[in-house]
Amino acid sequence: MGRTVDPERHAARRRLIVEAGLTCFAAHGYAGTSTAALCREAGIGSGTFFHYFPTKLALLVAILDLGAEQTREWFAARPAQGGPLETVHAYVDHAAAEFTDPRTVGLVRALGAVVGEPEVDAAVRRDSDAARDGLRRCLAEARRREQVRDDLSPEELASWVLVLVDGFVSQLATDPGFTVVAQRGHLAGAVTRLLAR
Amino acid sequence: MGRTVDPERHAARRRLIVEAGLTCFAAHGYAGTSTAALCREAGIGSGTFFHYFPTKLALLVAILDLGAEQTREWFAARPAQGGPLETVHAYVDHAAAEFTDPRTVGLVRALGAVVGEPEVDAAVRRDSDAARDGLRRCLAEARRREQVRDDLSPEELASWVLVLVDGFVSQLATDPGFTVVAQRGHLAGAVTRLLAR
Amino acid sequence: MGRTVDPERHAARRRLIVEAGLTCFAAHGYAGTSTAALCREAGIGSGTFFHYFPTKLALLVAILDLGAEQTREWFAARPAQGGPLETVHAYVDHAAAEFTDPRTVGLVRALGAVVGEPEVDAAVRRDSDAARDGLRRCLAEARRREQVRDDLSPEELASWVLVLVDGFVSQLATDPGFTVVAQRGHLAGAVTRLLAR
Amino acid sequence: MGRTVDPERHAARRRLIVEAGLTCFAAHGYAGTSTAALCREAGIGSGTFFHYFPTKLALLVAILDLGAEQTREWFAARPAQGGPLETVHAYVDHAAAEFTDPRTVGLVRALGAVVGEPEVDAAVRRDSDAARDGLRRCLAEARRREQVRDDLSPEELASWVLVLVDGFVSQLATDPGFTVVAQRGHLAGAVTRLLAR
DNA sequence: CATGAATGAGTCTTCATTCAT
DNA sequence: AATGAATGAAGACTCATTCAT
Repeated sequence: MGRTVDPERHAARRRLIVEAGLTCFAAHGYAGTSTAALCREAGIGSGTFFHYFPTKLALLVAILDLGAEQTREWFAARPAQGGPLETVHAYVDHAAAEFTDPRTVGLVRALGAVVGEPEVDAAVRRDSDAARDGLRRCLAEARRREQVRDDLSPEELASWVLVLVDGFVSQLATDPGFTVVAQRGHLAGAVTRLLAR
Repeated sequence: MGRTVDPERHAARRRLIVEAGLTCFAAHGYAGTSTAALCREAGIGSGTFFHYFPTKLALLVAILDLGAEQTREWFAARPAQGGPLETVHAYVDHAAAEFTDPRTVGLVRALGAVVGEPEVDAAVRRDSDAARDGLRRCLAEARRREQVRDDLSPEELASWVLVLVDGFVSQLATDPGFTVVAQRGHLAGAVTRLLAR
Repeated sequence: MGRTVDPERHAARRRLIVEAGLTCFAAHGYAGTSTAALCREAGIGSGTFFHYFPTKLALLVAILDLGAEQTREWFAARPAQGGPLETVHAYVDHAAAEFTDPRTVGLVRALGAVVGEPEVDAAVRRDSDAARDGLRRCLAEARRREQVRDDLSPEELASWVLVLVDGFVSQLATDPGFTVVAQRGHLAGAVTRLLAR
Repeated sequence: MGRTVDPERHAARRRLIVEAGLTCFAAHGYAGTSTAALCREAGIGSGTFFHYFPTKLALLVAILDLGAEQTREWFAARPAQGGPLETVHAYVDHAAAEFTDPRTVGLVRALGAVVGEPEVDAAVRRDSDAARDGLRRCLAEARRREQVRDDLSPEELASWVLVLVDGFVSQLATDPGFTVVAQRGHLAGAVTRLLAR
């Protein structure tokens, strides 16, 4: 009889917490963020938090999974008729654009705090797999069209594109003279040089 | 009752602790390593630890500073007559070789746990500065010799070399199909492509 | 919009919850049973639970009071013409039979978790008083008929019968070699020896 | 060099905590006793508590094991030349005497709160086994001397003696009119009646 | 009447650090 | 110098209970 479950409200609240988690983890790291701080940021009681996530760790996993899903969606939304190399470049630029949000950079660093947690390791894997999968598919097609070098497999090329993307974030985090706006353009060039036949 | 303040003994003991710290931090992260575990690994009492380092954080800083110093020494030991580009490649290969020690990769991840700590941020800065400085000097000379592209400043080129190096570690940490032995050779090629005029 | 306050439905629901409480408390103890688990077992929402009982403790009290009432009813239903000693033996056997239900034994243990709660202490008192009262009456009559020893008052004799009954449960709970089926018969003998003149 | 470990001091401190645990658990039950209350009673910091016991549960186990050990010691200290039946009676009286300390009664009840915890179940088992073992040995000898009934095995007789002892505590806890001083003497009589040929 | 989302006080436990020996 | 016992602040998480729907 009582129909108290509003799925929309539930989802909205959940998103609210995920958002707060992203903010806090990015700013102070995973270990540096107490559940109390998390709740303060989200404007909820501590009990409520654990109503939505069984564990502080589970929130981190949810954040990562959200990222993985968004990556998959991004690739899925790409028009099939576009050239594969264009998609690769578009993805790299899309990723660079995300790094404009300092939270993205912060989150990457925050992950270090939870090395070894199998649940997180798996989520990180899913995350990077999503990108590598999308890239691999494009690069396989590009190779068929002889648009990229063929001394490396599509899988390896995808990994190397990610080397650039990940290294890019890393520099953003450690080198104050290295900024997104100044270097974003060179990232495209670096990818071109890396893939050229 | 002669005081036996043996400076050598002191330094040796300190190194012992640094070594233990490197091992533990790499394996379980910074937050995941208790001082108790640290002392167990080093075979000392907890009181002794705080004789050598005022803080757990101070040990991490010491480890980072040791790395920075070794990087500076590495560049200093390079014969001046060698070609500058050779030095760049040698450094990159040297770095890749260090990644063979899983502790190096682990330590990089461990740093995420202490984002925001000014002391650590500064140490990380010193660390990456040491490498960037060494590389910048080489690349400035190489540019003078017109061996590298000139649309980027030596400082920027150095950063981009580090993009590759850091991205390389990152992939090692997340992509199980990406191994040092298999990809180390391609790293050299990637640097060449990146720097080519 | 007719109000459908069906008292039968209400009573049935209440019994359902009492039943669930008996099961849960016996299995996991009082403290070990969360209201959530209670509701799951009863198949109701948490809000509903507090419609029927103001407190988790109130449920325990209700369970105990139910037991006390059943004991009183048991004695009341005994035909007056039966010999008093027979009634004592019948009660003891009746109690032993109840111990066949592991929940009875479990509930006894569960009570320990709430030592000191005045409400529960009172309920436990009511419970044991019900049995002692019934027994005392029989034993007073039996004494009048000179069927039992007279160096102890009927009140004391009743208590001693309960010593046997309670000790019997206690052994069932701790001694794996002591089972209801094997020892139930000896319980009758023990009572006889205890009461004999 | 540093010899900071004073085993006596350690043992004394441990006993202090065990003592505090006995007091608190008996008064408010296991679940009703917070570690904070425990530390307050013992006059130590919370950290110190966990220096001596890894867990609140471990303290309970330690208390039980102490009881089991004392029981074993009690039987071991009995002169072999004494008659076995005398030992049985002496034990029963010894147990009754212990019930003079209200903490003993309280502790028994407190155990109910931890039903199902394997560690505690095992400790309770060890505790009751210690008594049953001691009694069984005496009763076996008594039976050989034809001083007790032979329709029950020594093992069973031991269990039945414990029925009386445990039931005795139970009454003390629930029946306000049933006191140690008044009934202790009758306990001996009950045992005699129970065991008589 | 029935529901379950929301709450926050309270729990056990960890751990960096101090200090007497 | 070296030790490890002692500390208590801080953390993650649980759960009985309330209340708007």
